[in-house]
Amino acid sequence: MTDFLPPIQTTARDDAVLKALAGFVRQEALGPGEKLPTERILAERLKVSRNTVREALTRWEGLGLVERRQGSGTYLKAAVSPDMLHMPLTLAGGNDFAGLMSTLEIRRALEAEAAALCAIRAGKAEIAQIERKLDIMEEAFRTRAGMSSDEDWEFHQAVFRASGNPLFEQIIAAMYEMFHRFWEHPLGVRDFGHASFPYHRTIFDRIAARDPDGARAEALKLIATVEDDLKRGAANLKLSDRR
Amino acid sequence: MTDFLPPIQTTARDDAVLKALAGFVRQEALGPGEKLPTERILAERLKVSRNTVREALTRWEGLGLVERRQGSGTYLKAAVSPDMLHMPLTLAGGNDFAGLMSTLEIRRALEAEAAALCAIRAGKAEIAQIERKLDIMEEAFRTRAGMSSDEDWEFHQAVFRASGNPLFEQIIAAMYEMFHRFWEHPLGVRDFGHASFPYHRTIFDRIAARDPDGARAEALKLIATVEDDLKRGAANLKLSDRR
DNA sequence: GTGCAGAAATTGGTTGGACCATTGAACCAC
DNA sequence: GTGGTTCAATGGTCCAACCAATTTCTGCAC
Repeated sequence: MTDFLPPIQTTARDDAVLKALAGFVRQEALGPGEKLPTERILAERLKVSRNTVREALTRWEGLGLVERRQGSGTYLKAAVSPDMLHMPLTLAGGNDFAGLMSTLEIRRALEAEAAALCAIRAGKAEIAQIERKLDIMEEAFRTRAGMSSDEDWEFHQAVFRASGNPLFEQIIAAMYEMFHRFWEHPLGVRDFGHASFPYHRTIFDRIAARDPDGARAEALKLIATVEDDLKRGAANLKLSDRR
Repeated sequence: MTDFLPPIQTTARDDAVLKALAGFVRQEALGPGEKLPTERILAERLKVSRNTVREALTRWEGLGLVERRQGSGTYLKAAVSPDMLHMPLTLAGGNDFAGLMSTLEIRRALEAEAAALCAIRAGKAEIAQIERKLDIMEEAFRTRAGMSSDEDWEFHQAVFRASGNPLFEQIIAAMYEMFHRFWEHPLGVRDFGHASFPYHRTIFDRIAARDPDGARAEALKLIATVEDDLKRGAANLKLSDRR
């Protein structure tokens, strides 16, 4: 018996605007890339001030749902549905060691689970797709003699996608941003990620063999190597007192 | 050879406002709960319009960094540092069975990892805090003869907090929203969550015993019971065609 | 002095109107 | 066609009010 009484909202005009706009998007079946009505038109139609419309759109922009281009218009960046779940994550300290370790722990949890699910649920086509990404990655590794974060990422993305759960990909994609930024400032470890290379294929082998526990174990090993690299880098640079 | 040409930003006033405000927060060493300057004062000090200040604050509010109370002021809700990483996630699909199962798979991954980390890292005070929440939950279970989602949630929250990784709490908190919404429409299963009750104490026992693998295993069992309840409910109601 | 109701000040929320900066399309000279 | 120019549309910013919720102060009754 939860006595749940949602606080009444006497003023929530911008939320109301977003709800109306979400309904509009659904009714018009607007997809990513398409243009929304002008702020002025929205203000007039919804009988609110243009300023209120702007605050509402600012919310959506902050959520990455929408992109505003001055002089051009406002465009959808992602699918919008009336019942969306928003989870804004903020990680204190962008590039410091603790922050990266935090994301890595999340990655360990998700990557292991996704690999296991993938071993259970991936279809033949999806497994073939993963292998293709793996081949590309290995080729890039040979020709450029080192890990390539783009190709690496595509491999992992393929695994997440084949897990049958879209949330994995979305959550990790957001975190990948952070790692990407980090890899551009390698902090002393020149061959960052190098040690993780062989585990990509072992993960794929366990998935292809429909061995969830094996896939999970290999994924854990991969993350462990990245963790080691990270610790090594932190020890090199004494990053801890940064800022 | 990356031909990287970032688009130049001639106007980014609200971002500048946020940067300045973040600097202010750091300089004044403001923590969560503390009040920050009035919109009017900020506008005057930063030599921008109050409207611009509002757009900037709307961004932070959307990120959950700040809470605005009409007539009272704007208050910090979380620690703020100039170099934060924001990753707003929006997950499509609200209340249907597939969506809930998706979140549950994420929960399984995170809850298991968090319990294990907690067994490794939690201090004595944190373990005591978890036990306190557990006692409250068990008491509520006895007196009201059933699971209480609020007390249940507080227990899990304590575990996440003691994991030493703030991201766990943030991610799960967002998903809890979804489950809470769901529990208000119990879909036929009257004693939803009932089966998960005993595992709360077994998880705690393994944490207190500093047994990461045991804690992970018990957490997995708990999620499995919730998963069963969910499947049972879906079978009852044939929810699949909802919306 | 104490307690409390009501006034006043404070603060975020909203409005309407104005102007600026950028964009993109229509148009024109070459 | 090519390369400018003009011009309307659109998002970005500003201002000056007023509204609504909250907090603080004031003054009266006791």
